[in-house]
Amino acid sequence: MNNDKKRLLAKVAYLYFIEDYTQAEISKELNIYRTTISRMLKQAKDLGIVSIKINDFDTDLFDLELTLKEKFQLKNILIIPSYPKESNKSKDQRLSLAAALYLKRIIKPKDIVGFAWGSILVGMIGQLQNPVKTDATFVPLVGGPSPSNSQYHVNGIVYDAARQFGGKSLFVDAAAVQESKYIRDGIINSQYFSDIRRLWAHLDIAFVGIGGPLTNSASRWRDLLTDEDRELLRERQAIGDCCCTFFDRHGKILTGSLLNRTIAVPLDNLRQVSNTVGVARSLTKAPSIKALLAMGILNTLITDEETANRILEIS
Amino acid sequence: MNNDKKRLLAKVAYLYFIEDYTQAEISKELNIYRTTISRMLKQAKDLGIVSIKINDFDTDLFDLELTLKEKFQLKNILIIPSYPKESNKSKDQRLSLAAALYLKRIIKPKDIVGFAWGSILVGMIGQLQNPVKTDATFVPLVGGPSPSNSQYHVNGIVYDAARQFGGKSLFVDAAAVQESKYIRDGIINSQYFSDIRRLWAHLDIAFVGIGGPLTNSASRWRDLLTDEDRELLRERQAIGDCCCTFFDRHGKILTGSLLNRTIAVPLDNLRQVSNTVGVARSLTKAPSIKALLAMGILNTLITDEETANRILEIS
DNA sequence: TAAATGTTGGCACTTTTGTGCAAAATAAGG
DNA sequence: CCTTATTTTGCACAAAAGTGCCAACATTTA
Repeated sequence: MNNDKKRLLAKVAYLYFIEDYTQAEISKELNIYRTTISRMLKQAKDLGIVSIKINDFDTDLFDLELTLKEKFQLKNILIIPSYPKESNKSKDQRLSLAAALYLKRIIKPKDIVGFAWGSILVGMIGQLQNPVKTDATFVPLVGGPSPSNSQYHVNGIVYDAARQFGGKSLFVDAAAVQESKYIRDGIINSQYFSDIRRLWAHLDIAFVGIGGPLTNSASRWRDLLTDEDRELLRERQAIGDCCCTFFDRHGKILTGSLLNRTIAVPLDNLRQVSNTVGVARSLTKAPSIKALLAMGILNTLITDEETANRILEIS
Repeated sequence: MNNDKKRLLAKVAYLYFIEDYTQAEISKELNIYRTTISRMLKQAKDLGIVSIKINDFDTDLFDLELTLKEKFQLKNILIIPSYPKESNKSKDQRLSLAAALYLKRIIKPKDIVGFAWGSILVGMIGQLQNPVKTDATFVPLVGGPSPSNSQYHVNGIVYDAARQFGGKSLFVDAAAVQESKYIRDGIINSQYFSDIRRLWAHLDIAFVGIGGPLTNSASRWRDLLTDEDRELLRERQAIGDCCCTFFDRHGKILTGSLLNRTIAVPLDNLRQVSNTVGVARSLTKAPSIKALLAMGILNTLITDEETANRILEIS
């Protein structure tokens, strides 16, 4: 490749990219056949004579999305940037907002949308603004919290969602964890619960939070757990939960007494849902998130940069 | 323009320009209508989110070409870069090469090609390599130099050109300046000269050098001038010559005794030629070149950067 | 100088992009 | 909550760009 040739390529590239000539115009101007111009432009790109830079674009973030999407076979992923020295509250807020926008974007008129518990999900509902009016149905995916936390009741989430999106919502009249398998089964099989069960089988969208380890948890529903429950979870090395269902680091669901007493959509159900969206962030939750991703239950993840990086590190 | 929006534009631009997605693919990936993607890309360019740089391309040089081309209504222009500290010999050589390549590019099988005198033109012939074989006719545009400079005879140029391009050449058997108008007219009207005169009327291409001021001239033909000629030229403020025809700074051709004794194509003839190519460089010649350009006789200029800049400065 | 190798021209045809316009959706104010 | 801008969608159509192919040409190499 001699120098004159290179200069010619550069000239063509200049006319095309900077002066916005069409290839036909360049062809005419330089008396070179148009298709040759097309090929020259390709060559100029290949040779690095043309360098295109995208400003305001965090390539790392995008690569992170691609990598995680690939690694965990996700259908969608959304990673919001992390800014240094930002408070957790603010980080959570931005994550909620991102989740809210995402829901607004994917919801369709007659969708059946399930919500589980999670502080991000609560925050998310507060950030929906001017959502499209739909005829969607909003349904809880888990039972409620203990009576002392009633202001964070999952019913509140679906109710607000329905109010804002204009559809209808179903309530769940039971706490997430019951005293015995017998009662749990009774509720689940009861007449009034059958609507919810049916909807669980036909979910279009499911939004779930992800709970971190037991130890450093500020969870609003885990006060439902008995001391024996906690003991058992420790013993079996529970690493986190989703929809009140605990699992260990290997993505093994911890079955047993607790799960039998729990009112929640079975995680396996979520595999059939076309949009199963996990929303969570924080370094302490990263292992839980990773384990859950590995289970292949979610097909969409919404998190932030630092969390995503951590997930990748420990994978 | 909020930040999220900007990030989206950047993402689209990234996928398009860096990852070579088509707009349709991006549209599918992001669930945004294709035409919107097209518009987003335009916006991203407008906002400077996409910045495209052409390496190895001297924008100044190109602008210089455009400006001069415009200013002097040229059909074509070729400005080669000037490198600092390069010797004049080397600069001349590069210019000759550029001119040679240019001729190779524009010559057509049956063209009639005229050559005038000029060191660059001599150098140019030496740098033709593997030219296309043509059936062209090469003809001198001026008479020869004085007998003492016979190795630089214009006949040599056309002869070599014909040898290399494979066509035929005509010789001129007279010096450029004769002793009297009477002799000049006699030669021009002679039988053997009629071929040349006819070709002069049907030139397809004319390559001419441009001579600078009398004072600092190393010209190889000006020894034909008499003292009176020189005196007159000084008096009438000759600024340079082309095809042995002198003109002043205003582009006025200096008629009179000298011109009447000169054997050369009339400059006005060159206006009809579809490619009248002037090849010259150097700061001292800039005023001559400028004056000649202003006359509108050339339609193509081949020069170098420093000369072009000077021409522009004094315009 | 002849054969081999690479480049451009020329053409038909496909794919990709750009654009104008009206309808629908979204955002912004009052 | 309703009204009014501003965007986005959706579509049809026009313009521009890309591709495969082959022949002509040019450049290297043997």
